[in-house]
Amino acid sequence: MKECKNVCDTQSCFVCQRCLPDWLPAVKAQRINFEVKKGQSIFAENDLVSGIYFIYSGTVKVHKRWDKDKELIIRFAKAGDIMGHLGLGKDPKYPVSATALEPTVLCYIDRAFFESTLKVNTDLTFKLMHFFADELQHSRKSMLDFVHMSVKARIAKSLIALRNQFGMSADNTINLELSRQDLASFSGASYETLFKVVNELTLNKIVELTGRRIKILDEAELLNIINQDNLNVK
Amino acid sequence: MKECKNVCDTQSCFVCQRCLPDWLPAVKAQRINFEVKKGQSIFAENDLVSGIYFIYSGTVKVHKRWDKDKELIIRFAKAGDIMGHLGLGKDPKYPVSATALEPTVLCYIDRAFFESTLKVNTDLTFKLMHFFADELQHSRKSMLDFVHMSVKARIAKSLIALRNQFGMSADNTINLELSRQDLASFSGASYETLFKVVNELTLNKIVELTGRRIKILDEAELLNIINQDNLNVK
DNA sequence: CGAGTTGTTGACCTACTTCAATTCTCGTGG
DNA sequence: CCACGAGAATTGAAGTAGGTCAACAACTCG
Repeated sequence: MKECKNVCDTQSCFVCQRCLPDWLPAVKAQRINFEVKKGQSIFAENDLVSGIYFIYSGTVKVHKRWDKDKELIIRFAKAGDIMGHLGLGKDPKYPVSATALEPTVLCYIDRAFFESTLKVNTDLTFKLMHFFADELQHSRKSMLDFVHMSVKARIAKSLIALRNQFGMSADNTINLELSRQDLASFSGASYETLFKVVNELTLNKIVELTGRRIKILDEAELLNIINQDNLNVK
Repeated sequence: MKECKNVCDTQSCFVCQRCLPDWLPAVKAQRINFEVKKGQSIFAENDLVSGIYFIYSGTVKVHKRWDKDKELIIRFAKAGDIMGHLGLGKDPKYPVSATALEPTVLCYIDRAFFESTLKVNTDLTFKLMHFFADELQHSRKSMLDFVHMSVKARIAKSLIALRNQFGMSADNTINLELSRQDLASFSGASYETLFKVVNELTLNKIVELTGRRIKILDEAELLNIINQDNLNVK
């Protein structure tokens, strides 16, 4: 991980202004930007928490391995998102790993400095608390979905989620290239099962996967699958 | 839900002092205590968020139905715990339900008042943020466990979790009476499967279930089951 | 052009869930 | 005090989603 040449400490620096979420102006002084190559690890589970990361550009997957070739992707993070905030809790270890999916520029803020900023800046802390409340709600929801939805519905949900987070271009292609492997990990399914389901969806003209490109052809039908499944469990 | 006679607004009130977590002294003025009967609902999913609850005494299950006779118990809450804090997020609805498992006394704090207290009290907000970070970490972890652990291991984990949260008396009985139905919902398994697994555990002298009483005889073996399973997934 | 990944597919296999049948338990009214 | 009915406990049998494995195709990259 080499230090980015865009290290900056003035308001006028374009890079850093974008690097931080707009509600975090207070920490603009003490920070360092890093550049990470595609596929490179940013932090790994059980690493000691040393700070918090903000993404300036690129995309990162936050994931947890539980075996050599098995992992669950918990979420994706893109420009403007926070990472490593779980380290703010009691346990001073990152419970998950983060790996860059494309060349990524990150902004790193030392934990001690971040915490002392929080102590001073009520408003910031308040907003961060709200952010956590939202995250928690979202996390709970996806946990429930995992437990009671079928793999097919989970895949449909994953696709919709990707679309919502990254948007799609005019031709309905999701603005994120993703391997099937990662898609499987994100849906909590085995690679082969994902393949079979995606195949079926392709035959029914609901989605189209060419290489790492994902195209959603029939969103209504995807939503249908998700809902049907909710009912089918009866 | 009838108003409890122990409504109080002075420091000297025993009830209210215990009702609030020790790090929340600031809100001691504006609150109301309620009494809830066993099995009674405190709030249900999609209810509009009106406030936040603290448990003074008793036990509550926080759960989500997804069908008439299917639910997942997300967590249990006991004296001193917070409930309904997810409503602090963007979406002004409770995403889950809460139901009393035994006669319970709750302390209710209006959302607006709670929020304005937070705005003033930096330290409180800071601690709450940390609490959320911990919760989030815990929530993520249990999501992962659900995805990759076998039912047997999930049940073992549930038992350990109950022991940790509620403790056990001298004869190794967990200090919480729980129906098998609820135990199944907590482990994310069907009633029958839970039964069979519990049966096996009983035969092997690992646990003992008599009625709603749960006794842990061989904790080491339970932990073993959890770990074995982690490995078995290979 | 081989050797090594990475896609594709089919055939099992297993851990659950679901369903159905039976027994047990306990409250209630005759 | 007993009978009886409702609901829980208990158990077995059958069905199924989806994970695993193994084989092959197809596409890289030296």
